Amino acid sequence: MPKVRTRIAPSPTGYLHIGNARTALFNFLFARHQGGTFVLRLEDTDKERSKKEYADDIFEQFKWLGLAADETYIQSEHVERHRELLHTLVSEDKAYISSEPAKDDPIKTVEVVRLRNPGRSITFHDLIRGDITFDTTELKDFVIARSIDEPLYHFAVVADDGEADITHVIRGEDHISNTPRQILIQEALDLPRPIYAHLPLIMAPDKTKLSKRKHQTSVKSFRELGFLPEAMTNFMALLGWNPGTPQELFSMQELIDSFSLENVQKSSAIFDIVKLRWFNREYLNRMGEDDFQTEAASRLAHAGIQESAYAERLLPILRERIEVWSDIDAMFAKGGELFFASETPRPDPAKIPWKGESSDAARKHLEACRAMLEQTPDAFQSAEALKALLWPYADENGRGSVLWPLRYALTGADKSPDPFTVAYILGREETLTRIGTALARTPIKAQ
RNA sequence: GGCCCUAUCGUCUAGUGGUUAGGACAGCAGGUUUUCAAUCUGUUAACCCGGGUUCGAUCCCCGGUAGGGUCACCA
Repeated sequence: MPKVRTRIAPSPTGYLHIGNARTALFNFLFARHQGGTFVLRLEDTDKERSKKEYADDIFEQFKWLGLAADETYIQSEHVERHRELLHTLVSEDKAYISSEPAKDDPIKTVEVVRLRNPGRSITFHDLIRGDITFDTTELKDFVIARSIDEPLYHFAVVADDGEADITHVIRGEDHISNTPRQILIQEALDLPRPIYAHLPLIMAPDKTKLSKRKHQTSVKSFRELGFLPEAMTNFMALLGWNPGTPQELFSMQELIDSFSLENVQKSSAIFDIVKLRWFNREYLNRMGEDDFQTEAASRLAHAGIQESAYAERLLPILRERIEVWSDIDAMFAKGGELFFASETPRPDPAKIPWKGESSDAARKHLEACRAMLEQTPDAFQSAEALKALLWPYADENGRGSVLWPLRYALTGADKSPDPFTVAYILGREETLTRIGTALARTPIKAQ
């Protein structure tokens, strides 16, 4: 049994796509599990559409995801080899040069290379789907090179896979119908047939193909939203594969250990970002305190929280409230539960009293709280201390009656953390100011 | 349209010729709670349809239906 060699062959015509990333992951996992080699080949022969920016992105995102290639090939560096192979095929009469009108300009004549198609029925074995049979006669003598110097995709793929001794071609299901024609080229080239495994496709929630236009598809964009690479790979691994056990959370090493192509699903899977978010939260929770704080601090700065003292006190509560880093932006935006930290609230006087209670009651409680807070500056050392200070009073006078007005006065929002936490974050000065403001806005009942 | 692939809760999936068809995410309800979040508990929800084969089919076979893929001088 030769050593396993798998490959991922993206073309730099766009940012790394989530589907490509998943295919790469499966190739990577399979190779690693088998102790084989994972090859990355950049298919950059389309000079019109290939861009360095995209090539850089592909390398960058694979690195981020932890999908290190053992060998890297740049297809354009092998054009010489392709040319030789093409000449050989023509000299052996397995292919021929055909003068015909150009597709784009019928007046012009081009000399394309066509394969002599024996027109047989081709059956190949797919590790995931079993035997698949195609009749290749309808393919006719298909074009394998735009000219003797410009090989087309199918030819280049076959030549390169042969050159790199690829043993397992693991790719998306969309290539099933490309396989027979590639086998035809392979046979003309006298190359061994690799083992094929066609993975189910990843679909959008509306069950349509993941498209760049309609959906978020680049790995880069998920990264920018603040998803963690571990969450991405864990989630993608479970899209179309299952470990055969109820386990859902996997480190990369655990994925490598338990991965097998036998447990790959035949039907396509929908990319459910809600579940991705759940995975991300799991990994966020597992993050070390220091790492979390460092990252959170920079995200806070990005969200525009200027007051650094706030920022420091906000960090701990972020931990239980976010699933992905970008949630921070929404929390500090208007309507978010931490909006009170980005802007001074303007509480609606009508909403200050606890449900069914009067403004007078609210005033009374707010004043009582203010008095306690003024007298006990030390309580602002922690949310717990603030709670210890105010709780007995709240408990005695009705928690809702006391705590709702307090919380609302401090935040002016329907949702927020509890008033002790809020007061702690704001600090003594700001807390008293906000209570004062709310009090000033609370109408006093006419005598 | 031709050819090819596929079909278990809303989603990711486990599973078996006889099961209360299991788990996870989401949902819902409740506990906790001043609101929100978190958390705990409980819970709704699926074998695409029609024929066979069989004592018995979600499972095996055939047909249909639906979804997807592919039919380039793109990759």
